[in-house]
Amino acid sequence: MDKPELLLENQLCFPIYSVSRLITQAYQPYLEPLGLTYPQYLVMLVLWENDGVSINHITRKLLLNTNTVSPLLKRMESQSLLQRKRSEQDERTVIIKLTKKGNALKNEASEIPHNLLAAVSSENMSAEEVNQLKNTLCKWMDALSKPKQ
Amino acid sequence: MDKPELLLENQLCFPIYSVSRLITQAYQPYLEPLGLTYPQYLVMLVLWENDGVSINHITRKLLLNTNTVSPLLKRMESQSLLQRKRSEQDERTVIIKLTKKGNALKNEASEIPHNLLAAVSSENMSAEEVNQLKNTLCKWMDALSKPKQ
DNA sequence: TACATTTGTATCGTACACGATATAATTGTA
DNA sequence: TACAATTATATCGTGTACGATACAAATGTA
Repeated sequence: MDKPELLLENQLCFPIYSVSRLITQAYQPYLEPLGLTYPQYLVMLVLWENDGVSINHITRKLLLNTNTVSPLLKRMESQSLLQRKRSEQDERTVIIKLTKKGNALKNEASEIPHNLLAAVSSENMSAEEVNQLKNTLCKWMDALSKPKQ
Repeated sequence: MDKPELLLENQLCFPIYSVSRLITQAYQPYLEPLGLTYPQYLVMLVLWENDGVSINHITRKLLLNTNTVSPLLKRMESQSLLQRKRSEQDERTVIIKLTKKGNALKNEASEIPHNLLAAVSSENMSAEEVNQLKNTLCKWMDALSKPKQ
């Protein structure tokens, strides 16, 4: 191999990409009983924290574009998890409100973070290491999501 | 908020998911001139390292399923990056071989890892920290990709 | 050697992601 | 106040991901 920098195992991005997918897969057994996909779960986290927000608010929180979130919310509305309604102050804005069903799911979901951490933790990874990983990733996420200059 | 464990900012998985997406986006300006998407680039990394392998080999390397890789390779074949041919020893197996064009792309790609690291690095992240992040993620990827017991 | 099992790919359906584009409502400005 | 620019959302097209299923080739076994 003449170009070691192109070896898969020398890439930083590949483990990130893979771990991200593998973790999403690890969520599945916990989310499937609630009828949620992983991106839908993220939307629910935003709404459980702050209900009655605009689509724009959700896209900013999740760093996703409107062309991802907009159809996502439509699917969730058709599952009676939430309702979409135009704002009266600003007719452009769509306000998302959880339904009773959507709110009730919060209790069922409360065990997920703990269960998932247990599921994806390995013996050779300390809580300290997990915590440091989270800090590094958050710092990086912030840097990457800031528009250049 | 009665359930702090459900706050978005308390999740470990969200930064992983976001950083993964943001990095894929960061690749785009470097991959677009080569006519590659990020997953296609990963396939090329595998093939540049080891040409003439089975589809199975690629799925194992990238931790992807055949139903993802199979159409991916078809799209790449239609771009004349590679050729698919049934093995003569085992008619079930499809052998992937790079074309001249696919091989030639390796030189054009050789600067990408370095450029990308520069693009996604922020001032407040040391090389040491990046290296540790990679190690932690690789360890985690290995643990997550191992079948349970 | 028949025949059940396994293996390697392919196909189908659904759900993201995201670039590009469209459109209506609002805001800024001459 | 007209009208250009901006903002909030929606739609379209393409490319992944992945569960479920199908199927032919190869392998294991009675």
